[in-house]
Amino acid sequence: MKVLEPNELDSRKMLILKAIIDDYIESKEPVGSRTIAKKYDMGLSSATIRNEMADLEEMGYLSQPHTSAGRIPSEKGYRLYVDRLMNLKEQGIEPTAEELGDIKSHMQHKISELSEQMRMASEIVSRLTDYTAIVVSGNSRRSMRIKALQTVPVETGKALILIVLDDDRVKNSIVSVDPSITAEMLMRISVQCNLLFSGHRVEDINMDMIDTVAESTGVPRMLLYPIVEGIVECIRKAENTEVYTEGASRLLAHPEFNDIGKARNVLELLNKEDLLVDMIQDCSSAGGLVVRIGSENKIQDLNDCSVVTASYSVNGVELGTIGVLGPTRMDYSKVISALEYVRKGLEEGLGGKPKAE
Amino acid sequence: MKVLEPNELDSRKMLILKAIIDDYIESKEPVGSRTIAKKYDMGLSSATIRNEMADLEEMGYLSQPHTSAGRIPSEKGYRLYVDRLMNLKEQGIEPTAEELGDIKSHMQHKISELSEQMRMASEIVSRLTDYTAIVVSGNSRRSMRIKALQTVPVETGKALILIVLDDDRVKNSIVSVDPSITAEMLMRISVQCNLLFSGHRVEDINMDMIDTVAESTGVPRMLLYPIVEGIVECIRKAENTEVYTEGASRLLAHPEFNDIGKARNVLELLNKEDLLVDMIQDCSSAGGLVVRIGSENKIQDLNDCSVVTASYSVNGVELGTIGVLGPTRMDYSKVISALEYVRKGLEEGLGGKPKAE
DNA sequence: TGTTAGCACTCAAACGAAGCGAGTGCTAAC
DNA sequence: GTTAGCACTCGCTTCGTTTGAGTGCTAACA
Repeated sequence: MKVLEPNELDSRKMLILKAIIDDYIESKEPVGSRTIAKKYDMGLSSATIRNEMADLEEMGYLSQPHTSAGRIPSEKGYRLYVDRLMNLKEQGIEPTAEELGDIKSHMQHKISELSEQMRMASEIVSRLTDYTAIVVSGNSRRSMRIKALQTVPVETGKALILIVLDDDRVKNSIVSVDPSITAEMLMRISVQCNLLFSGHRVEDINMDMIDTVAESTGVPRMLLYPIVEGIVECIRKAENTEVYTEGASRLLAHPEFNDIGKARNVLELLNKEDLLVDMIQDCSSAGGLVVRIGSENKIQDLNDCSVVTASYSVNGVELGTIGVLGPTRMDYSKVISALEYVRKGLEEGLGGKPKAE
Repeated sequence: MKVLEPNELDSRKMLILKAIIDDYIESKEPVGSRTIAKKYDMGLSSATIRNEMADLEEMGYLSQPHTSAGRIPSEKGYRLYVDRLMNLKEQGIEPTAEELGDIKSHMQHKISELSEQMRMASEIVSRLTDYTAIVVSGNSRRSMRIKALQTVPVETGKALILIVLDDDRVKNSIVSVDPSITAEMLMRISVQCNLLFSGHRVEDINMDMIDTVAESTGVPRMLLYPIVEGIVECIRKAENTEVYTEGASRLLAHPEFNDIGKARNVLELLNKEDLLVDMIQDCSSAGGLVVRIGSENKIQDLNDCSVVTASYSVNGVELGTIGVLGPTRMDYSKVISALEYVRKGLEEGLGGKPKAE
């Protein structure tokens, strides 16, 4: 595939291409020369436009579903459109007053939970855009610090292990312990663990520390093992990136999914969490806001779809990514604006202190 | 609508009705008299069957999509089928060895979490039946006991409230507290709370108890309020029934959802958690295993669907419900067997001690 | 040389008639 | 009561026709 050279296209061709894509995104129908000549009066006749369209097709920016139909953008066309042609919608994308209230009230809620907020955000994005939102929260690559670690007696033979991470996520697991472990012993273990582990990174935990706990609490090492297991389990849960999909059924409203087979493929894909995580993280690693058009995506079943992702960071730490999945003919401008909008909201909400815009 | 009288139908009509429904469930096509005469040789000619079919139609058990087509069961027909005609499949429904391993390994996992197990079970049910599974876990009507309640210092001005319930569910919330509250104070509060609340029912908690905590710890009552708020929040979370849907896309494989509009209606419905909870709980209140056929369901959009639900109890306490959603023409026998199967598994797993079969 | 009017051509989609065939109801005979 | 036979119904498929949006090309024009 040839790399785009800036002056390959004169400005008139650009203008026409933009008009075609704009129209196609709106009308969902192949665009003919007459439509462009009439609707976007650029002082040219349909015949001229026709010639230009033929050129654009030859250059690979457009294609024809069949001879006697209008033109539709190719992937290359969309790419150029996204990179250089489209104008970002600044207005009309703002959520309704009601939705705004929703967000605000959620954000101001004292109890801040990352995954809850991401969920909330994804719902807004999906509703604003009418496409499906995919949320991946958590970031297995960053190293987490432990804020607090406690062991809590539940009943004889059962203990709860609890970890609070530096992003205020809480993970816990219940383990069976030797019945000889009393509530009082657990309390001591708890104090020691807290003292020893708080402020440390997850990967700093090692067997020596366990030994220290055993010594200082007087609890036999053997009996501590289930507790260590519980800690490991908590960490595993914390490392697990969570995926969540919102508004899958919205996709069915778009004509490109009228084919039930295609619809099914995509919907089934949305259940495959590992694939989704891969896909989204693949994008997010490339930077802030990424647009993947059609086959730019590695997943075969998404060849007729585009994905736009935005990553969220607070204090330089990437906490999650929200992606929007829609047909290749999506309203890129709307999607990007919506994502930017909730990103701002999320980052302010999560950061705690609202920044000046 | 006339109520079914047991001897309204002679046994031959019953046999024919059963054959028709069996065939329809399998073939997904209207069933003609010739098919029945040939496939299920009951020593009758197609003409005779035709007469009987005409009778059955008149009685409301069958209907014709159009004059020159075969018959399909009506809701009344399905009802009779489910109640008295169908034979439960005992074989062929058992999960594959692989799936069995899956279940076992999950069930034996020491760390037992209700919602995780229900999720697992729902996936199995959905896979076995090829329909959508709906899980509602938690039961707002039963009164929960608190096994443990703790407050954990997280950092200055932040505390974690933690509740362990009698079914081993763990709920927590992080609240902002007055910075003057030290970790040491929180520990004391924790001990007192645990002492005071453990073993009590959620609804037993009252302001007097808070006062007691304030007195015995010497922490001003005012400063305890955020903590109370956290407790309330935990309880709210615990009372929230959780809903979860598995395998929604499987529905699309069935011909009755070839119509994209219908498919969309149902898929959208699956996002409406409150409606789902209502529906499932409405069934589960009626007893163990419930079949709702077509319009027996209150939800309009599900008029072409049936729902089969099974509730799970341990020690007489209802913990959750799994439902299967499919087209009215679902394989009821298969669905019921599958639900029974995982119910057994779940109840054994949750009860702790495996019972003899 | 670029633009435009005009015209022949293409082809998917919409429409309609014809034929097929699965299935029925009815009648008459067994 | 059962069955064979037959006329009839009606949705589906097939196939030819028409329609119309849209094109490419050519020739004339500025």
